[in-house]
Amino acid sequence: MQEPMTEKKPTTPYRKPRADAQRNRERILEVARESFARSGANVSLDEIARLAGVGPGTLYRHFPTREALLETVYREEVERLAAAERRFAATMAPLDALRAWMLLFVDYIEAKQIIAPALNTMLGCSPKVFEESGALITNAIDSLARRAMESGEIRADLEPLDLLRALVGVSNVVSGPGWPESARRLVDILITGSRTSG
Amino acid sequence: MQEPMTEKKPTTPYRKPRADAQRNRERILEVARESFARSGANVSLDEIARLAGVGPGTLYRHFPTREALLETVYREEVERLAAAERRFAATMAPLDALRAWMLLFVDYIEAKQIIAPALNTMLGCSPKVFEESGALITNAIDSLARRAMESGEIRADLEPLDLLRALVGVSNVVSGPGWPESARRLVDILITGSRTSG
DNA sequence: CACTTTAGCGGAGACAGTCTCCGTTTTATC
DNA sequence: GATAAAACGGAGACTGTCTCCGCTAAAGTG
Repeated sequence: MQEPMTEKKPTTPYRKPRADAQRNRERILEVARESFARSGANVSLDEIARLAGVGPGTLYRHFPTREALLETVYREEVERLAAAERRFAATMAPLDALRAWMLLFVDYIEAKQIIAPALNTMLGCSPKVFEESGALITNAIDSLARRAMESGEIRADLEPLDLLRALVGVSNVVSGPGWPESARRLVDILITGSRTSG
Repeated sequence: MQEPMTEKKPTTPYRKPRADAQRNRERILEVARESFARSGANVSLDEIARLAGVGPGTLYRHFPTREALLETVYREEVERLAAAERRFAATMAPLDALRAWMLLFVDYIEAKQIIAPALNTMLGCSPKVFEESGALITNAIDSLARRAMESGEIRADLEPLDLLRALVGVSNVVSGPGWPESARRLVDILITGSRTSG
């Protein structure tokens, strides 16, 4: 039933994505990053939309849930953490790699304090949400810990994710300036306590 | 300027607290306990008021904030934890006492899953709120840890509260039935990692 | 028991945040 | 330019928080 080939391709009848959509999406992300950093993860989404100069409907079309927005805002940092895992695993001894990565994790939380609630939600919410970013982090700690287990350096019965949850728990309260030391000490404790020999 | 003493006492002109106030307070607590346990710490307060058969105003007069209500609901358990601290400190070696208390803490979270968000808020919120309950928990872990430090069994540089925060962090996600084991393992890791000798 | 006093009640309603629906506008493509 | 589809945006429904204040009923008094 096809007509002569003067028409466009019948397959993939897609058109180029609209320019204004792309622009709005980026303005929203920009404002959201700033707002989350300034006022925490609970700022009003309508407010973000207003600051971005779009209607609420537009924001919700691009990011159906608060989690989706959070995830996108922090995707970049999460991907960097995932990349670090690959780097560490390739160049360091298992236990050192695990420790280094956990310390890097602390650094990230310290630098952009706001990543903590996001991660908290990522690790805490129903697994359906945050599939993408959550999986990146999960896989990272998982493969680092597994490698250390297989090499016999840490006990085989621990749940890798728990190490991370412990860190996130501590970072939940980004209180005084003494926090970073606290967190780094905790990494030390967790690593030491995870070793096999004892 | 006082008139002759035929009047009631000028000092402490207090009257007996009203019976209905006490009754309402208890009905609210009862419903709140149940609601928090069933649907988490974010249930609507107006809804709790409705279920308790009182107006929103009454609920808010008795408990000005959600935190105040949460605190009162869980005060009993918190006090039991504080009592356990005294008992353990009196009868066990420092390190054992610390471990035992942390395991008890896990048990409490396991039994009444809902205590976790409450504690999370208690430890996480501004220190002003939760003064009472928060201090009970803080003091408990603090004195247990300090005793173990002074006896030289655990490293002197750790922040006692961080141990607790780590536990709360892990308990944030009360996911599968495998959770309790996870948490107990974490206690083990934390204790082992906190010891001095290494 | 009648009477006064006032603690306590409770609901109407102001306010804020979430999220959706749908008429209008803008864009890509022809 | 004409057309169709994609995207916009804001009015508004809905839900939850919290307060104000006129009224109710319990406690105190003789």
